[in-house]
Amino acid sequence: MSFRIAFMGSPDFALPALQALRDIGADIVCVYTQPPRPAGRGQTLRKTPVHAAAEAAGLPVRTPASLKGAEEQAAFAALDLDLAVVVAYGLLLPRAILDAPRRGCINLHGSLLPRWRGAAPIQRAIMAGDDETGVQVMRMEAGLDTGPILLTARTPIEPDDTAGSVHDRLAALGAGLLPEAVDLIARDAARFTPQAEDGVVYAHKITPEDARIDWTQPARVVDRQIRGLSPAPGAWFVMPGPKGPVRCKALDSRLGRGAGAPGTCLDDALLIACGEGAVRLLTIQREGRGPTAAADFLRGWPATEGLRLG
RNA sequence: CGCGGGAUGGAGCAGCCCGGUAGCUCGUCAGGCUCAUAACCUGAAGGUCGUUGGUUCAAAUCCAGCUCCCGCAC
Repeated sequence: MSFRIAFMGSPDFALPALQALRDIGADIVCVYTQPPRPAGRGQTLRKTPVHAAAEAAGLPVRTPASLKGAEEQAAFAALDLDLAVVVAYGLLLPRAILDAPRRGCINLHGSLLPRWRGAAPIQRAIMAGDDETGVQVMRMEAGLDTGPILLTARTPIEPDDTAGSVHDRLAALGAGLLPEAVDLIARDAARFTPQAEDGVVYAHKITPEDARIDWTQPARVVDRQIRGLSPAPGAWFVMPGPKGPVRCKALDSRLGRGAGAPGTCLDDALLIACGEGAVRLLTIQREGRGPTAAADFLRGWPATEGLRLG
């Protein structure tokens, strides 16, 4: 008895999930991912990570720009699916798609719903100072991340966590949930629980504005912003230098002790005064260079006590 | 061809515009000082200056191609 599955995903976050399905020998009939687009430096055409992984695994790949057209919907229906597993696909799934697989579509989402529905749940959870987050398998509905929950894995957010570390942890945890989810659904033993009506919060996409550090904010806010936006897109500020101001990203930080005019270096080791308290910058990346540990950065860039950051 | 920055001993940087014996802060190794030390002092090792070619008496430095890395925008 074959249980026909389509996998729909795009970024790195979806990779462990795809691999988990392959590991249990799932019958992955087709992989859907976002089409290659001119992206990044040089505007070259780039395949998504899922696209590359699926090809390497010899899986059929489809990259429609939209699933709203009747033609695409017919092609999807023709796959004769039992289930679609969606992980950060990035395309809206119309009713016709949601209803096509016999057992519907399930989604892996990186938050504890209904908190942080939407685009950037991991970053938003860290920036908000949540002490816990998680990943959930849910049934997809027409609404944005509104469907009932099947499985949940939780993980604490530690003071040294970054969006990157939590991202990797959740991707792995989520992948770990899939075998059970698929098994339950295949056996028709899945019991979905509706999301709570209270506590709905939306995780809006990160804007360039979100990434600019405002030193007048309390240190805890700045610290969360730095870790929540690391490694990408990276919270940034302006560092005065010998040849003029340079844009710098802060990729890791910890809360520190100290007070002073916001943006001022309180010592020779990147302890920066905020509106309330201070943060110590641990990893810096200046324009054109790679990420650098604070100690190394300071060897070539004298950011001494009293320096004023913008 | 979207705009821009970078590649210099193990690390992080300066030097390049105005060609002429490779420097700084560290690290490493040896020795010294010290009750002791991540402190201090002395000395040493370690670089074909990303790669290829060009200009020149002479190129890290000027010119062209190539490779890799990164910031913005997307």
